[in-house]
Amino acid sequence: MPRVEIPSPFHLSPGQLRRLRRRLLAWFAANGRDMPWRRSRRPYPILVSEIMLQQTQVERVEPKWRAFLKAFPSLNRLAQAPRRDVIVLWDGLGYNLRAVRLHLLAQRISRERHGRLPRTLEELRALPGVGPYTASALACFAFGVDTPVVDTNIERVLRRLFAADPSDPDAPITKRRGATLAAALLPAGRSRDWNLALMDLGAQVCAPRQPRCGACPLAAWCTARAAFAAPRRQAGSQPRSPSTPGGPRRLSRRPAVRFENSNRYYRGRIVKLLRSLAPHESVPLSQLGRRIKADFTVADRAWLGKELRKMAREGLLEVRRKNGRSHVAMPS
DNA sequence: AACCCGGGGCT
DNA sequence: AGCCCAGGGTT
Repeated sequence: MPRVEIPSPFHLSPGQLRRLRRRLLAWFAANGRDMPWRRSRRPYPILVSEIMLQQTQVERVEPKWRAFLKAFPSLNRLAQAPRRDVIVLWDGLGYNLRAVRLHLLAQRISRERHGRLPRTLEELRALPGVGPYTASALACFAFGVDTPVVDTNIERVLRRLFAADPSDPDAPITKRRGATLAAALLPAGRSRDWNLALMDLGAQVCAPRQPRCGACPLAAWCTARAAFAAPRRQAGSQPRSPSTPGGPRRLSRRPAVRFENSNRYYRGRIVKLLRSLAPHESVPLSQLGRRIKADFTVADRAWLGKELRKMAREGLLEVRRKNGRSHVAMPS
């Protein structure tokens, strides 16, 4: 019976591919990281972990994840909670919009689906705060769907393993290329362990800076290994020209002023201030500026107003009238 | 594709 | 003082 051969995106023979999979899964069984959300089989705790893990390190998420689930034990309970409480529990995680979107997601799923998350990629992808990565991660880790998952760790592993130019193992690859490689490697029926294994390999062995190729179970198949074994000097890592100890250095060494003039910094300050308020308290707009910016002047009013409107639109805060004056508060 | 969005830890 | 991190949304 004739079969259509799907062209392999890489150089491995079927036998090599089989051995590669077996080696990594064995490595994972012995070296995989133990994280609390990996012990759960409930979609909701896994959802919370995936949202928290967006651009936030594992170690920092762990305690926050526990506290969040203690406060909001189920998706329906999260949906019922005041927005304010959700933002308060998000303290220390950053990217506060994630908290808002998770709350919106919970409210939608609670109202429209009786608190049951969908399990297809398309439906998951349509939820607020769920992009391509999180949709596939949820499908795989929460529902056992055979789908590739490509985060930054896995992309790095794939990039190096199948580098087109062995002398440039960290040359960027396209999303499409990453998805193609990940799909071709995926062992049907073991997607969960496989994707977690690739992640852990990227985090613990195939590290961004100094990959430990000597400890890598995939080194035998890896295109990048030679390049890392004989490290050539990177473009940006040349030792800086020696500074003569009296030569024209800096004019004055500033006390490392974190020039966080960015909107980002002040948005964080605003949310932090609102978190510190009692549940029904609010801050007069007339005071807000100088409470988040030491050198706030009238010239900053337009800027602040614009940021506040944006944040109100995003659901991070509310601007209300109180005694005829504008006050800023947590969303109700 | 580029930009915005926090915060902490690492080198 | 940059770089990095289980990305998503907007333009």
